[in-house]
Amino acid sequence: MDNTAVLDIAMNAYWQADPVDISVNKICQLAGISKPSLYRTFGSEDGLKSAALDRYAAQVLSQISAILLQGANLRDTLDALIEFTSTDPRMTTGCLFYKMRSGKHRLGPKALAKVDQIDAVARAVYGSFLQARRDAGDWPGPVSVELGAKYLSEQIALAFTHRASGLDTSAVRQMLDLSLSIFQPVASKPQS
Amino acid sequence: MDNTAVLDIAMNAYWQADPVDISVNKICQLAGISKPSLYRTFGSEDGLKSAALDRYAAQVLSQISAILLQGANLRDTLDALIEFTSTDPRMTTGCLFYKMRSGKHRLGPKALAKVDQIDAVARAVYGSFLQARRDAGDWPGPVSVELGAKYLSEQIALAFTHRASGLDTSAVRQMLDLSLSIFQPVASKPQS
DNA sequence: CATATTTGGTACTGATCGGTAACAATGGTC
DNA sequence: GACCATTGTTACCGATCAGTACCAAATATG
Repeated sequence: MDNTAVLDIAMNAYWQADPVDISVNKICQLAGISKPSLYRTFGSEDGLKSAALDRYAAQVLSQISAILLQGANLRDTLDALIEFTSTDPRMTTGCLFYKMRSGKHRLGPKALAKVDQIDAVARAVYGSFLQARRDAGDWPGPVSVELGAKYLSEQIALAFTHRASGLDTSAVRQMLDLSLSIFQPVASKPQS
Repeated sequence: MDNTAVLDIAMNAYWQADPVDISVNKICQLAGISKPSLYRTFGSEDGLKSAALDRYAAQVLSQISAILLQGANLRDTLDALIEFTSTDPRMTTGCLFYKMRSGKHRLGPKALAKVDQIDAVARAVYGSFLQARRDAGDWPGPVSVELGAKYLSEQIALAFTHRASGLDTSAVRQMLDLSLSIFQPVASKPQS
């Protein structure tokens, strides 16, 4: 059994359910390997969670970065972000990063450091996106770039939480349209 | 040991930490009673959680209802709600109801029913508040009362989650000011 | 071929979980 | 005093947890 295959199975288990409900025993059973084998590869549950989170970030969060970096203007980019967040079929069980972050106190030092690292990267990505839009005169408002970045990040997190809780796609989209409408001074378009 | 005293201890334990991290053993230890004693009173962990949630709703969520019912106009009421949510010292560890709701899948049938019941009541309270404001011509926008109620409810939940995670009061207030600014149509229009 | 190292497994440790059987003390009722 | 229901206790149950000691096959290296 390949290490990355085991890691994928662990990542998906943590992702589909809740990390707090997935035990090391369960992952071994899912991956069809023994416990000492897993411990030899990842060292501890903390190491496994950290590695799964790392793989997740490389595989999923980079998509969000791509969306933010390629948009032509503020509105189109936000629309693409809303589209991805509310409808992407891979995210029907929410976002593993936000699941881990919401249960921070249960993580070991490695997974905790990984969460903080990803959090900082995400904040930086949102921040530089908003800064670029402000520099381009695309987002005038009185709101600071820092506050906007945190707000945007947390609204996306909320939307993923809603998706994980089973809220239907259109409701998630409506709520995101509302919450992100603060970025556009003009009225929002009705939902399609 | 009085039953309500035990219930208060359990409620505060669930409230201060996370319900998923508080075991029946821990509550017995905190309350200074034995396990069979607790089980005779509450039947099961499910019954205890349900009772604790019930007590919490009567004790805390009624405050939110009061804030919503006594406001003179939309803006003043929302400001009072933001003030309470972001600064009330009792809510520094978040809202027990939302903590329970976010771990729904771990609850037994009684606590689950209680969560759903409180959720419905909360939605109704937010809904009738917004409906009254719409009838009074205080909130014209194109947003439906139902969507507004859900949005409002979830933004408050997010704010409580942020408080529980240790985010400072002023940051929570700034985010709430932003997210609830969608309710005031008199917003500035810098540019179209 | 012989040796050493890695890779796999079985089967355990001690701890904690929710829940309960069995017993002791208490207190009201006649 | 005799009786009985309630309240509290200690000490256990089986299950599950994260983590590990130990063995067995395989594979690489000389």
